[in-house]
Amino acid sequence: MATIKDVADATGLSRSTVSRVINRHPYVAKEKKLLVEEAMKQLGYTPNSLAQRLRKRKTETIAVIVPRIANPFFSQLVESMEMVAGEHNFQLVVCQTNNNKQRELKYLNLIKTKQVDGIILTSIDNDWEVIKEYTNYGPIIFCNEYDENAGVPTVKLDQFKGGYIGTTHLIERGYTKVACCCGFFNSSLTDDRIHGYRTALKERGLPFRDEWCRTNAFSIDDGKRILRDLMHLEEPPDAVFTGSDEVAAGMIKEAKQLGVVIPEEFGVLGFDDQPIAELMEPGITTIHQPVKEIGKKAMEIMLSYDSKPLNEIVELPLHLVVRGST
Amino acid sequence: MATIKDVADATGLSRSTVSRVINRHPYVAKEKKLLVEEAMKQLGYTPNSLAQRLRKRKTETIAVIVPRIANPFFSQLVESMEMVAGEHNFQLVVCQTNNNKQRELKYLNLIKTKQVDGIILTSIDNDWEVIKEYTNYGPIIFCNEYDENAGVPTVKLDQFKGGYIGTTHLIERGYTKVACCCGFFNSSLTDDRIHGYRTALKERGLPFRDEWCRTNAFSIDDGKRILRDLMHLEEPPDAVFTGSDEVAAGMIKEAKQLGVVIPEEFGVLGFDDQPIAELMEPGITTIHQPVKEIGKKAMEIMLSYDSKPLNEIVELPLHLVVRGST
DNA sequence: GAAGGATATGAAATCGATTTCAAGTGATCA
DNA sequence: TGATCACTTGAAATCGATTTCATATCCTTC
Repeated sequence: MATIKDVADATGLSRSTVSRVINRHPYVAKEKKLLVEEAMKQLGYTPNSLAQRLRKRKTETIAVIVPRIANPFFSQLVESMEMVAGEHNFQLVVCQTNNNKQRELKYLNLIKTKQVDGIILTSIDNDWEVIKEYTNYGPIIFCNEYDENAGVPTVKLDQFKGGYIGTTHLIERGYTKVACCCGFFNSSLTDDRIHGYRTALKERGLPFRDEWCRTNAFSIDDGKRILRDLMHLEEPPDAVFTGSDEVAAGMIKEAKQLGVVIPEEFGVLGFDDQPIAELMEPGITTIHQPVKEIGKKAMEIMLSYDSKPLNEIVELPLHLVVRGST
Repeated sequence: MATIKDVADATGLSRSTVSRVINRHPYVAKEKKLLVEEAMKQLGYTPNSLAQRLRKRKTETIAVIVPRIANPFFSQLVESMEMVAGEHNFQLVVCQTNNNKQRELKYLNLIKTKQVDGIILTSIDNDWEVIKEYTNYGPIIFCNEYDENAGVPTVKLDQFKGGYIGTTHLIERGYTKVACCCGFFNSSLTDDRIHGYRTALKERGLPFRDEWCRTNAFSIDDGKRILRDLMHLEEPPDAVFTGSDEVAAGMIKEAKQLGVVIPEEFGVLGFDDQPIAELMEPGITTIHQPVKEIGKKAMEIMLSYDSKPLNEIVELPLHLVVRGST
């Protein structure tokens, strides 16, 4: 493989001059520039980016940490991030944690070892005190999940509002025993949603019951399993506010299996507004999250991050989409 | 940030010895080893991987090129690849082409510029003659999509069989006017599926019609649109073999909209066996592809690729899953 | 015509590691 | 006792680029 030295030798010029041509420095005589370009083509030369990165001290690579890329919400998030990154000739490294603290640490280490210029966290597994240490090595920003106390740039949605308007909608539809089935247990996002849920219940004078409030539900199968659980309670709920359309879809499927009629006997509310929400029968009433936009915005903030820690918190709007499941 | 020199200075040893400790060379006295480890901890030292990679001449990074990561098939593929890569402490760079030749070339260039150790192609946009040039710089392997003439390691499925058993199933269910709606136009995978489809038709003495055979369908919306098209033909088909469950789902949704009863008046066959196939009402009869396995296998081949171009072609099994849509 | 600035180029240092080579020590064995 | 071998260490070269600094030339401009 040809190196810059080969090009220099072939043209009789110095490595410096070749480097200047590569980096489009001014102050290179036009004829030498052409000479170098010709030689590069002749030799099939491409600069070794590892050497460039080592010297320039940047990698043009961003890591995005997700729980699971096959989860549609996160794959959409990554899609929009990759598009922005690609436009700026940045690479995107995907890191799956499976919500494992050790794996999250392993990936946070990418910034310490200078393998990436920045990290976008879409979920948070370790305590902030632990993650904080890594901010010394480069920009870390939140997208989707967040920690208010962290003081890092964040792109998020008003999850309290999500919980609130979703639950309020269920109540307005006439359901009185509203359950809640959210995602990660130890998360600001989940806490805020549940807070919104509880606030709506309280405002309407409806009871909150511990056994109606579940967390750690993510998949279709989780939805199925939890619906069965709920139905077998001594006092089963008559509606559920869920943390994702997958969980909602699983619940609807299982409800049909059990002969529970939706929405008449049981109301189901999703979250995200994934394609599946429209396809299900009945369609899933859900909270629309602008997934593409938050991914795009997060990457834009990352790429314009100029060592000036501006710590902005961007909150994008979400809204209710009513379909047949409520 | 501490460098290896700082550790050397702190311990009074040479950079060589520190490097030996880092790389677990034998022949380092136990007490010096402890001394170095202590100093590394003290200084919060982590080796700069860029420097390591430059010197060791490998990046421990693999690029996977997909059309779109948000497509569930590809996100599952990437998920399984990332898991295998992560176990071996390799990184995965995701590259989305949107089926754009230029973008594919841009990403193929990653191997030329030594930014990745290898590339897994899950779709193919440029001609093999063009891609071939890049195999000089490192391993390129196919996963899912393929080109028989290329002679590179390939993990694929028997797409001819997929087309054949799918179409045969439709015919056995009594449908006689079977349409076909596949993915990429210029692709061995699509060609093979269509070949299987046509072979099945021929064997049963059923007609093939150009206007029943569509390509470039990927999304739910494509499914909806094409179903409407097909229904408005002078002679509409009474069943369709599709290239993905998303397309099938879109068709089922649109059929309901048009008042076409599935499976009685129209049969729909999917491909992939995505979660949505089970969730739809009716469930989608589909060809199950072992997505996780092909991704896993492809990454395993990549990671065990020892400059010995063994060019194996791995073909994993696929099978029919009968549900309500046929 | 001297000073100052813009243009053009190359030698050498640098980024931060690994690797090669040479050399030293101490134990083992013929 | 001297040769061989295993172990241990460091100086210097190396990976392949960029950057700094020094130097040279050619215009302007006063």
